[in-house]
Amino acid sequence: MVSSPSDAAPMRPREEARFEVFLRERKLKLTGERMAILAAVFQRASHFDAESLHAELKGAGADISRATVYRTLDLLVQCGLVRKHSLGATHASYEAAQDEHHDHLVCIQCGKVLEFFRPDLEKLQESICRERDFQPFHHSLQIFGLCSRCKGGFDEKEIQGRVAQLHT
Amino acid sequence: MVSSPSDAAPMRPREEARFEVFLRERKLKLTGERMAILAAVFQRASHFDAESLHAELKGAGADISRATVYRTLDLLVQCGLVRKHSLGATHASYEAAQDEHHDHLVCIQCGKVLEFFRPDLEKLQESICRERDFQPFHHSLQIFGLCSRCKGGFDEKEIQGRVAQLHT
DNA sequence: TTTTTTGCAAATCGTTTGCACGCTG
DNA sequence: CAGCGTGCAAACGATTTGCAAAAAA
Repeated sequence: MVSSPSDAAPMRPREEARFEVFLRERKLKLTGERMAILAAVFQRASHFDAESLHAELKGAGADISRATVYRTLDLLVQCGLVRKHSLGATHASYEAAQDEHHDHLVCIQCGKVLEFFRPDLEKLQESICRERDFQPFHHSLQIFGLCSRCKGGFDEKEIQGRVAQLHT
Repeated sequence: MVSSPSDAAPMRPREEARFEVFLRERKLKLTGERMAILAAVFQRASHFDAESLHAELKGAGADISRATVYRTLDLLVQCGLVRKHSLGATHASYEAAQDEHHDHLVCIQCGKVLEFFRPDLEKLQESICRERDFQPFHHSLQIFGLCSRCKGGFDEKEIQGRVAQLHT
């Protein structure tokens, strides 16, 4: 283990409590590794991938294997504390579920991710599902393009080629 | 090569012509393999993956390697004749671009994919981009859930777990 | 003590690539 | 005949897994 679960002041009491309940409900164990990963996730600004989280933990002295990082992120997603997205890349992006659900504008030039939430858009989706007698559980909307800083000076053909490579 | 490009009546003259122009423009070559793949793609009902397309070609007597299938699908995507999606799976799905753009409802139980197009939803996205000074080139919207046939009798917790595994 | 978790390294799996040979233009 | 394209098999890269040792309940 990384450190005794009781020796550090909890940085995110609410999230820790929620994770503990989740674990107990499924007879899973509360380990130092799991708590260290939870803490690291909520310290992060926004989107990150498993690899960089693993690197950060290693840098911070926590010797947690990549396998455990993946396994724990998966638990956190199931628990609802973390969201997992693809954002057009070959690897998954994660984010702490601090605020409510939102969708993404992804800049294909600099990689910046802008978040947005539009109740009318959500309503529209609900109505589409109702029309088709489809029961929705999750949706994923990303808009790929160029952010205000990056737009201009690109060749349409080049952009088409890049968009074609996205994992979308 | 598979067969002389000239010995078969073109099944999709419009698409073939478009692909030929695309190839010529970039000084690429019109080969039997490329034409056979184009034909196979447009014979398909809807969404398919590279593996099953490769299997079908092999079954039809065309001995085309997996590598060539991937390379050609990539060209067709860049040409705009084929669209590539992820639909929550680990592998890419492709579809012939017969009709106009549309989004997808994906049943996480039976895998059925329903297509929909809503101009108001597209407009809404455009307006979001305008507000953020973001220049969109592509978007991807999938709604995951249960289709009319599959809904009912599922445990919320089990569904959450499944959704968490999606490559979204 | 019983059960779950961990780290490690090997395995997976869809996809891509280097290379020598074969075709197209 | 000069480039491209192709097949093959090996390489890739993100993620997952089997297993024996280690920690939590």
